[in-house]
Amino acid sequence: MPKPTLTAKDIVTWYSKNARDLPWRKTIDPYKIWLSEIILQQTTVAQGTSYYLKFISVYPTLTDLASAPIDDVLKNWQGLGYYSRARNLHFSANYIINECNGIFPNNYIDLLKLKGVGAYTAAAISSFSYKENKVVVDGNVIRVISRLYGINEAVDNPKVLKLIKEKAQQLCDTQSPEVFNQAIMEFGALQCKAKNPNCKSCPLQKSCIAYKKNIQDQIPFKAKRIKKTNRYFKYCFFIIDNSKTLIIKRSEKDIWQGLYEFPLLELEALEEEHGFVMPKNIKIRPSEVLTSKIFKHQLTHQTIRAVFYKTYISQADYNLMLKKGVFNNYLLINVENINKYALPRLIDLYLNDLSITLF
DNA sequence: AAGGCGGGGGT
DNA sequence: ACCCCAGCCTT
Repeated sequence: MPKPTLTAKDIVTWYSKNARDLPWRKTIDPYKIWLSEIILQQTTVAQGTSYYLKFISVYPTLTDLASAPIDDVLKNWQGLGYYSRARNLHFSANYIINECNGIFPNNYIDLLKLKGVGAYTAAAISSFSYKENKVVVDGNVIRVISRLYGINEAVDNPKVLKLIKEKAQQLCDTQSPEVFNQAIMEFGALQCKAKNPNCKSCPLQKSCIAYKKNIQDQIPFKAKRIKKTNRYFKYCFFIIDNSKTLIIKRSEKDIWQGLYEFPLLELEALEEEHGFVMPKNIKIRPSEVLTSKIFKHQLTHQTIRAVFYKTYISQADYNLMLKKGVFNNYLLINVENINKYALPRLIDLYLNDLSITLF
């Protein structure tokens, strides 16, 4: 093992004094580590912790997760976002059960074969559970390394990222990887923060090139910026026979895949004069239509403006439409059961926003 | 190599 | 408003 560098040692020493007490640090069970890492992808500790505790409680073993219906997994994931993580989690659980004899992959290369596990997560699991010497490179590590070495080129350039990974691995090589990996991420999260880094009390002050040049707040630099598109949704919240409603599972390669929503009409714009429009031009005159406010829902790449039309439909009218095949792919459920289905945050917000009762 | 994928919180 | 958060998959 190479001689510990002062820098790597400083980070680990800092960690020993400043580490938070996080639940996934109390185990080396690869299944639980895996759960925590998938949950925490692009997610803050504050947001992800309750989900981690829920998942290890509801699905204490790999078998529990693999044998659960995907709809249940998505329901438990509801509100956390990036739902492909939950779908891949469930898929990979079954992959391990069926293709790996239920034995959790125990090295970086095999971990990478799991759907939803990339370079970061494979390094995390292999180091935390098996002490494999693979450095984790997440947003925290990119920030720490790029500042430490004064790398002011775009970190979203693969060549620059590769350099950062090499620098990080060199530091990791001099320490116990399972400790160093936790330490450098914690250091990035608490000390070398994105905004207002705490340079005044930083143990790396003397070796940090960004600090020396006073350019901490310009590093890491990203060249790309996200562009947002506007989308306009009209949802039909049918109350059929004073008790039931229609929902449908989203299946397209689009947002919220696998989640349920009301019948949807998507428009180029929300033009108020259109008012209530039945999907697919259904000719029916509901006795009453309650129009919601416009819900503005902000996603990373999309701004959605949605209006909900709550309409009352008789059983006879519903039967008529059903006979015409209008609602072939929709699910007729009791309104009171709607919260048993995984719903996008937008739908959930609408349902909880109703100051009036559901009926 | 680039684009798409949620939701919450900080500044 | 914009950025960031224990990233990854698809095209």
